[in-house]
Amino acid sequence: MSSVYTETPTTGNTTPVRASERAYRQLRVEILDGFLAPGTVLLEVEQSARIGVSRTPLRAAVARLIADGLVAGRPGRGFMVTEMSLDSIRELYEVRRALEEHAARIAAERRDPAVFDALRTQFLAAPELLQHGEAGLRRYYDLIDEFDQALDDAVANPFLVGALAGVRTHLARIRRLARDNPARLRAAAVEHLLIVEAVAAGDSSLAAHATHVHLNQSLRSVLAAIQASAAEPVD
Amino acid sequence: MSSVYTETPTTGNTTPVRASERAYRQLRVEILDGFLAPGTVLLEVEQSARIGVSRTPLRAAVARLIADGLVAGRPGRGFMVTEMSLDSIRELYEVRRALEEHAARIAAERRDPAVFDALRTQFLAAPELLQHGEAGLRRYYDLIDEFDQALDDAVANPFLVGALAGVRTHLARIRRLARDNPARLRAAAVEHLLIVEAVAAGDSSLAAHATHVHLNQSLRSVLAAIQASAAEPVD
DNA sequence: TGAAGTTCCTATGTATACATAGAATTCGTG
DNA sequence: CACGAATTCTATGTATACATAGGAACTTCA
Repeated sequence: MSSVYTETPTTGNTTPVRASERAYRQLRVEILDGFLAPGTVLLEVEQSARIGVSRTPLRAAVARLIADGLVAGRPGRGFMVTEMSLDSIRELYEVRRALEEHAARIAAERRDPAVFDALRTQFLAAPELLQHGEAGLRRYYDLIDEFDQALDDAVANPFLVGALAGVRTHLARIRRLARDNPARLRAAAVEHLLIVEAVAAGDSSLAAHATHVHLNQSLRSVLAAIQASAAEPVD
Repeated sequence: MSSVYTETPTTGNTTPVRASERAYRQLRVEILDGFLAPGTVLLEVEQSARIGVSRTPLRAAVARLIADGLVAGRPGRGFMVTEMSLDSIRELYEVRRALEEHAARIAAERRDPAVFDALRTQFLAAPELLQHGEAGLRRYYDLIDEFDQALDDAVANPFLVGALAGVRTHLARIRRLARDNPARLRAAAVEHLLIVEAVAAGDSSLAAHATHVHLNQSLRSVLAAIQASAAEPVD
């Protein structure tokens, strides 16, 4: 979303980040990171005390989380971090397919070729990157973020970008739920490369189809990983 | 305070509709109806006094409207009902195409044939319905709502349904902006009929393509109507 | 008369006090 | 011992009081 009060690193300016904004960001990160596990009950007094804001801004934060679909409110019995069932993951991917295929198609029509040529170079190096442990993994995910950002810039459609952002929010939780395995990540890098090349070439049809294939593979991998980890004892 | 327990004349059941919910619904309807025109500035004190709730629930209501995209917040200078430019309408239809085509495709796969057979009968009668003035028009729009509902039920995907609901929210404003003309409505009824038949027959590809065609025609009509009304003096 | 500084006002952000409903617990009775 | 009702407790919903920032207008100086 929009950071109204962006940093200000140069000046020692005390940034008056709104309390509701702080609470929202913290809770959101904690939910996405899994620190607040699905099913966790959030109590206003409890959370406001923990985060260090009053109940009013905390309520605003929770309201935004509910709008995001990360939290569900019960009548009089507190709020709860939403669960991510296998079914809901399938449902999410159904929407994701619709939006990302369309986005890829549009991006191929409107893209700045230079941007996606640069991305192509990076994705070519991605498989090698993935052999450098944790740091390489983080750099890989940064590359994915860069790709998403380039796509958003290319489609230049606030409604579509917003809808995609909503999907990606839940995706972050899923990604954490199903720890990617190296083989899958290497395959994903190749799939991304194909998408990037199609977009760079302005081939909207190929971009859409490559995205379809990628998401199909991604969903299969995610579902398999979750079912496997559910069968194993928790680490 | 005063009328927290409004209505409930029939049953003795006292429904304590939350003040924030009342404020949200009222503001939402007023925005969609155009009573609160685009560009209107909403002041907390002003609106809370007008609607008859305190500032706190009104803030919650406005926050939800912002999440809906119906209201935009400025730093310290009040909130504003968002404008609907021609560009934003095109952008909205871009997302709408992605979602509704996908929804039509899925609905054709999962539908209950009986439901869409019944809708087919109603859409067959729609052109005749449209010759009965204001009442017929209202019944036609009710039919559209029924169709949307049937589609939602068929796709059975909360994420997709939610995304569609967001799109339809803005669509209601656009529909009001560009008053449909009878010729267009009759054409739209035929287009809907084709979609309904495709879904009823389980022909997902045809359902998607028919939806694409329908939305293309719809957008053309909307843009033309708005440009025409912009050229004319306001009534 | 114009421009700049200052002051005041307004609108939101936050905290807290109060109301209320629902659930759980406890006490009483059969 | 079990069942039920009442009470208490807790958590949210609402209202209001207060803090603060940003803008507009007024005044003053050149």
